Parts: sequence; C-alpha cells; structure tokens
Amino acid sequence: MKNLLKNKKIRVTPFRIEVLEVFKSFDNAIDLSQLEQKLGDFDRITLYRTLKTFQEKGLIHEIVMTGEIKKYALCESDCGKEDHHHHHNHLHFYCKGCQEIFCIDLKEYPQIKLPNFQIDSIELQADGLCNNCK
Amino acid sequence: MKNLLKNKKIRVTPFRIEVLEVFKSFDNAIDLSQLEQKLGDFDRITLYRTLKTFQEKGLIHEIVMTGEIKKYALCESDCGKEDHHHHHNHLHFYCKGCQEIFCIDLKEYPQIKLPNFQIDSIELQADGLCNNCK
DNA sequence: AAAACAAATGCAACACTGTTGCATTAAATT
DNA sequence: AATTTAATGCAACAGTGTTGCATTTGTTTT
Repeated sequence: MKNLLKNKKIRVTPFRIEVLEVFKSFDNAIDLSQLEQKLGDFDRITLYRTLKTFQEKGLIHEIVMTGEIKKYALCESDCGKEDHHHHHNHLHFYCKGCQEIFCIDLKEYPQIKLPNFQIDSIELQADGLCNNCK
Repeated sequence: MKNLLKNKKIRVTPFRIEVLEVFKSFDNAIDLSQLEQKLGDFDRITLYRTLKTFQEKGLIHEIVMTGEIKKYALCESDCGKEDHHHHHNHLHFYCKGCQEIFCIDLKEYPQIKLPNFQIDSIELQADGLCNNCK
C-alpha cells in the first residue's frame, strides 16, 4: 500500500493509506458517498484534496457519465505518465441495472481520424446491462 | 423558433424562446455562465428547469467532459425519439486551446461488442486541438 | 537524532449548482 | 370566456468544489 503511494510520488500518510484501502476493497468504480461511508472519521476537505492529489499523480481517475454520475477508480499500473491526460485504453461501462461502472480494457481501440482536428486522446463510454443484471 | 418548441412538445413561453435563441446564436456547445450572460434578466431556478425540460424533450443534450467541464448543445433534428437516451451518432470534441466543445457527426461509428455486457448506447469523447488552435 | 524544510491536515468560510415546495401567473383546451 | 394544466418566481436547503490559514506531520539535511 505504502509502496503504491511512493511509486506515484505521493507522500505517505495514514489517511491516504486508508483511502487507498477503500479503493482496493471495491471491484469497480466508487462514488463519493461510498467512499465516505467506508471511511471512519474524516475531514471532507482533506478527502477532497486527497482525491485531487491521487488524480494528479495518476493513482486514480475520475469517471463522469452524463446524468450527474461521477465516480472514481484506481488506474492501471501503467497509467499516468507525467501528464494527467494519460490515455487509458479502456472503456467505461455504466450498468443501468446495478449502477456500477466497469472499467473494461479493449484490445482493439477504435482509431478515429477527423480532418479538421488534432486528436490527442479519445474516451469511450457505454451503458446498458452487465452480466448480472441482464 | 416557436415551431421548434412545438415540434418537441414543449410549451411555448417567452423565456423558453429567449433561451432557445441564445442556443441558436452559438455555433458550439455552451456552458451555464455563457447562457446566463446572454440572458438579460432571468430566474436561476426557471433556467434550471428550462434546461431540464429541453433535455427531457430532446431539444438539447448535456455534454460532460472529465475535469468538471459541462456544456449544453442543441440536438440534431432527428434526435430524441421518445426516450432520453437517444443515441447521437456523433462525437464530442473538446479543444484544449479555445475550450470549445464541437459536436461532430461520424459516418462510421465504431461498433464495439463486449462478451459480458449488453451495450445500449456508446458515447465518444475526444480532446486535442481544433483547426483554429493548432 | 535533531533541526530545518516542505507538505498535509483540520477548520472556517464561501461559491456554485442542483433540487424541492408552494403560491402565483400564464398558456393551452374546451 | 371559462377551465384545466403547466410554467414561473421566490424561499430554502443540500452537495460538492474551493481557498486561506494556522497547526501538525512527514521528509530531508546537517
């Protein structure tokens, strides 16, 4: 746990370890309230800054689906190289049944070219039903 | 203008026409503050409900990019058939230069199949630089 | 190991956006 | 024109994001 933080050049503190442990205890992306419920006693602002730091250092990423749905998920280990706009080659799938968001790695990521735009990164979002809910 | 509202089964009121005119006066997606600046005198809650209604009736759609960027754009005319999850076959492009969001129609929309998921709709987001900014 | 430095925490405070209830007003229908 | 139905304007509140600042803690240097 500590090494995970150190590898990302994030200062190790008890609270940050705690937050990281919550992330580890979930399979899929989690939202603020899930995180807050799992944390025993915490300061809202510190949590806010912790999440911000984790994002900036490429430990987690934010997933925003249309319709006010916002969650956070751990990044893959090869993720977050210097810049914050690391391109996950995965798709975010929102299940309308269980409301879970799944990060799915794609082998063949669609290559899109637009004549009038220089594309730096592409994100894919999908929704529907997961195996459990269909 | 009035017909546009009527076609979408949205009751015609002066304020709604005004909001629609603001949308028409922009080429690309706009955010709340741009909208508010253009509206002379308005009630915040009424605007909120107006936008909600416009979305529900398929007149506009909301675009949320990662990083707290949220904008609204007019839908294409063939858009919004009964359900709110109409699938625009277009991509949302965020220009890191001018911060504009462009709705771009794609001829060939990537077809993605996932073994364990039933995909109802897919959204594509990209960022980079537009023609003007590169 | 102690001192010095840099960064994280905890708190107050505030801004923005979303959201509901309710009385009033306006639009659509008869 | 009367009736019905929906929109508006206002108060009020919730959630999240955000900054400043004093204090505490982690890290580095001597």
